Amino acid sequence: MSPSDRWRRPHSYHHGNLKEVLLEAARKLIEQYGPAGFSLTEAARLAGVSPAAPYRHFRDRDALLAEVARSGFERFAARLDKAWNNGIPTPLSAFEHLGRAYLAFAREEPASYTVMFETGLAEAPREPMPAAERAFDVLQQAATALCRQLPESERPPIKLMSLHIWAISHGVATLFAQGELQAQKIPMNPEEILESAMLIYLKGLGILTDTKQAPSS
Amino acid sequence: MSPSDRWRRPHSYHHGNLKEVLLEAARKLIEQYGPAGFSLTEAARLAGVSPAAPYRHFRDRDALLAEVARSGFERFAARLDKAWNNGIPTPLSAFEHLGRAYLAFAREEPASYTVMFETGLAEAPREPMPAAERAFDVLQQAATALCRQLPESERPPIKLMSLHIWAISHGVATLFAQGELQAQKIPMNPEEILESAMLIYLKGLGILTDTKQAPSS
DNA sequence: TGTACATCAGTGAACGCGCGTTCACTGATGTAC
DNA sequence: TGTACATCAGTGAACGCGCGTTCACTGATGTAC
Repeated sequence: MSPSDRWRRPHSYHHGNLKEVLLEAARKLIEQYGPAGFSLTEAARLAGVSPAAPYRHFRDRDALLAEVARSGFERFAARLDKAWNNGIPTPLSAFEHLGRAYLAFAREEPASYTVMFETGLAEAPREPMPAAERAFDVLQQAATALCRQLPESERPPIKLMSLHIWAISHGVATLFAQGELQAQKIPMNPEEILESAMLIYLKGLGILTDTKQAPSS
Repeated sequence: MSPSDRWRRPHSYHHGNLKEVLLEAARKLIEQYGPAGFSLTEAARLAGVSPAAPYRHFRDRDALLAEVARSGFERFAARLDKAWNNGIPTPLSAFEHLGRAYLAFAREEPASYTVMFETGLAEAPREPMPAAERAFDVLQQAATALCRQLPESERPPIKLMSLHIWAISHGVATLFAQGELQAQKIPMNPEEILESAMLIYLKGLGILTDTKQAPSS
């Protein structure tokens, strides 16, 4: 059986893609009850299989959680990369897309995002997670491109600037985009908050000069 | 028995301040194993009492967790307020203190901080938490004071600016200050990252004009 | 195309465990007189 | 100051439950010839 055959038959009698279904069930449970409330048994129940079935695909509970994080970073990196699109048409507009993609991921996959960034969920020494580095690389590319117009002497350390961008995005995502409740008392949406913060930040670096922000629907 | 008598006798035969000891035990366990790994039974064990004892002080497990959050916000607000110190001697230096206090709290009380800001830990509709609003008020006061030197037409909406400050602080705190592991690969400490981001942000608002940052070790 | 066999991915029953919570209890502390 | 009583803050045993995990098993799928 070639790998491509497997994907063409998602509902074979042996379930076929139980692994993916279990990951989705786990995400749904974590979204609903938090990482604490997630249990292998219930994920199996949700997937319609016996409690022993998950062990054909994951060593144990922690391994499933780790795979939620790993595959989450995979999609996260792909999504950021696609949004950034090599800075086309302009670094600034691409940067805006990047920010929106960041928030969209956190909102659409809150469970993945939580497991990806929450400390101390999997206590074992996690593996390197190359997709996590790829995601950060996209931010670093964006920072580099945004700085290119600056005279070299005025450019900030790229790594530091990337950490700033990451921190601001992460802060907005976790405070305003993940939980549904938070948004009640705040009269702006996360995208507006992130974009305005970024515009001020870029202005501080001398990358933007005009005060006006073009409304971009 | 007057309240002040109670505090003068912390080790009475009836334990006296078991409630506080349980909260401390809970914080220690959450710090070590995450909010998922926390159990009432083990907190009681750590405090040296029977598993039934906590129920004299907390309705149930969730109530204890909620109290960790509530009392955390209490100390958080007090600490931010003290660091801000009404903007004395200057708004800018006070603002730097404020940022450091924010990070210090997240580092010294990672368990409190997590429970305070993590969504979906206590699923019940939480109470208003006035101390949380007091903490945010300090940020808002700081934003207001920092903007006072600007001509009114150039001032940003204070609420929005406060949300920016909060998001940046929260992002740096959760990404770089809470977990011990994260710090390995990053050659700067959280304070440097937060301070440099804030300086650029304030420059973008026109509050700061010089590029140099005075080293304030 | 057909048969024999290996492998894969599931079942279902069972286990031991720690948890949250309850209960009747007890002994120390505080209070009224 | 002394006694009687109420209350407070613990004990310890017990419960039912769901969890993670293991095990021998089974039936469907894939492969060799």
